[in-house]
Amino acid sequence: MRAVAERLGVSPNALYSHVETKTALLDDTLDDVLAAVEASPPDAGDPTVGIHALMASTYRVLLAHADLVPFYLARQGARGPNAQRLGDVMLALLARGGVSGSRAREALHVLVVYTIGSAAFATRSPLATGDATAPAGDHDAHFDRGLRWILAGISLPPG
Amino acid sequence: MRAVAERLGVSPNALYSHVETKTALLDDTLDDVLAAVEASPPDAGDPTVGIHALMASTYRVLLAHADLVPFYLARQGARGPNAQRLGDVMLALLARGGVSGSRAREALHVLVVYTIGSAAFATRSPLATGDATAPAGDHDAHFDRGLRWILAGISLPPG
DNA sequence: ACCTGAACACCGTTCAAGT
DNA sequence: ACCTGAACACCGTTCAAGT
Repeated sequence: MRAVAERLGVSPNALYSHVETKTALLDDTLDDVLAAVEASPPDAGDPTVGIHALMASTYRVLLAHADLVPFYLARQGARGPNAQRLGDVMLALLARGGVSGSRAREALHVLVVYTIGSAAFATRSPLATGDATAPAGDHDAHFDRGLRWILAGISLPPG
Repeated sequence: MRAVAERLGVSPNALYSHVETKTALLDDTLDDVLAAVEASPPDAGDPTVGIHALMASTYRVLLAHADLVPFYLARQGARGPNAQRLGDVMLALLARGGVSGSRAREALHVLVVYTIGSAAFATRSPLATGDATAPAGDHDAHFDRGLRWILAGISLPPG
């Protein structure tokens, strides 16, 4: 808050004429950021490719705003109109891929958890296993590989 | 810090005779908590079942210490001896399942991201999609389902 | 409607001093 | 070796008052 106020050349408490609380401001900011996620229309092309592209775009956008990611997780995902839109597109893509109902909601949840979690882990880098620090460009490749695994798993018949 | 000090009946700065910083204290606490994760010996039974059990135990332990999870994510995983041990067991299980080398490290990373991310999302509950709040017991089932998907995806031939 | 000054109730941490 | 008191440099937020 105080840093934002300084950036605006205004006293800290002046912000409270425009914003309810710090959390509300972050919520709004997060949803603004999600506007940059590219979601191509869900009714064209291979739905699996569409899902992959949407999650990859989300991952990139989150990485570009790394400081917001911990907050994103603390809030357990966004709830603004842009988050809604992305969720709806995802469900449409899943439906076209033959996944619907509670299975689709579970799939969406898994994909969201994995994507936000990956962004959180990538932002400062060493793996949880005590491995040496991975080169920065590797994160995208790692994310991509894991995403493919999950998509492959989802498309399997229910166990 | 001040809350911990009060619990110990001591002044806040007294803690700094025993601990370098708040972060160091949390790091140690986190690794202590991970000691409770049950890792059966990796050389018996179906390795996929072993992996599933280990990640499910991690998930449960993290949920039992929900307040630590955001910190866990901010630190991008633990680095203490218990985290090391669990990582080693995981790699042994993956090897017995036919996954090794960089593919095994990627698989471990995906599983860790998914497990910690799930714990973070489950701790206070609504999904990212604006869905109604899910009953608390559903989280375990959701986690289990997603974990199975990921394990199925990992065991597929490399793409 | 939007801002300011002053203040409140917090933080983590340091430092000198005590035993 | 372990604690205390006092202080520092922060927080987010409120409240009364100004324009």
